[in-house]
Amino acid sequence: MADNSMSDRELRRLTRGFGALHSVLRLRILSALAQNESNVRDLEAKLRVSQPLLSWHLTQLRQAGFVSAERVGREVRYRLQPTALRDLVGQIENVLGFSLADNPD
Amino acid sequence: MADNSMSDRELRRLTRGFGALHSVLRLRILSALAQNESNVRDLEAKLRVSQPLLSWHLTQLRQAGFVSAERVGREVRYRLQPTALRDLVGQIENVLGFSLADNPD
DNA sequence: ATAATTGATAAATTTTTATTTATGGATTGT
DNA sequence: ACAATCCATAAATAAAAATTTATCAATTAT
Repeated sequence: MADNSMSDRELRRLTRGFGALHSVLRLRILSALAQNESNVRDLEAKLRVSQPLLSWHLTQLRQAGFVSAERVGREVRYRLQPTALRDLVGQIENVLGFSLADNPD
Repeated sequence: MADNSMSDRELRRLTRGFGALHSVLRLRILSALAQNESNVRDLEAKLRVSQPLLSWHLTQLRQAGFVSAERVGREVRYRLQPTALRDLVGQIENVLGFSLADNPD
């Protein structure tokens, strides 16, 4: 029997992950970045929201690990980090104590 | 190429799902329910939080579809709905446009 | 050096979500 | 019917997150 107990700190971290996905705009950002990495202006044009708002949400996503930011010249390229999303699924499975892939019901 | 565009309404629904997991207490509840279905008093004793607070969070979880509630006599049995969690993973994959299971990187 | 571009941050405000406390509704046991 | 148990809901408050507006920092181009 696997140990499925998680510390408060681990749970907090996990909730931050889910919290980062608790936003239509952030899901849109992830969707856009899933198609191609972009800088903030690209996203601004594509998603029609203000630049500071985008920066704010990008910061949230970055802190949760779902995107990475790399400075290239004067722009900052944002890139999706699928591994963080996979990890999130793995961690919720830990909380539950079973794999979501199994038990088709 | 699969259609990975989602309506605003679908995205909203998805964010509500993630929002429901954006709480340490709610993850604890899910963890408890993953072990065995329970009524509110069971959870109250196990998680050491007030009954109204539990009811509130259970309502959130129920609205997100992660738990079901069935009245049995004077108690209400709460049960985990793993399918809803699986669906959530499926939907985020839809947003991204690829499967998290594939692409180990 | 100056101007233009790109993006972050700060402050103020609004909106959403969580928590407490109090109360009421439903069901069972006597 | 009455008391006890189990749970939801409502109202008030507190806390957290999102949004806007304004400003500043870093990089590049002239």
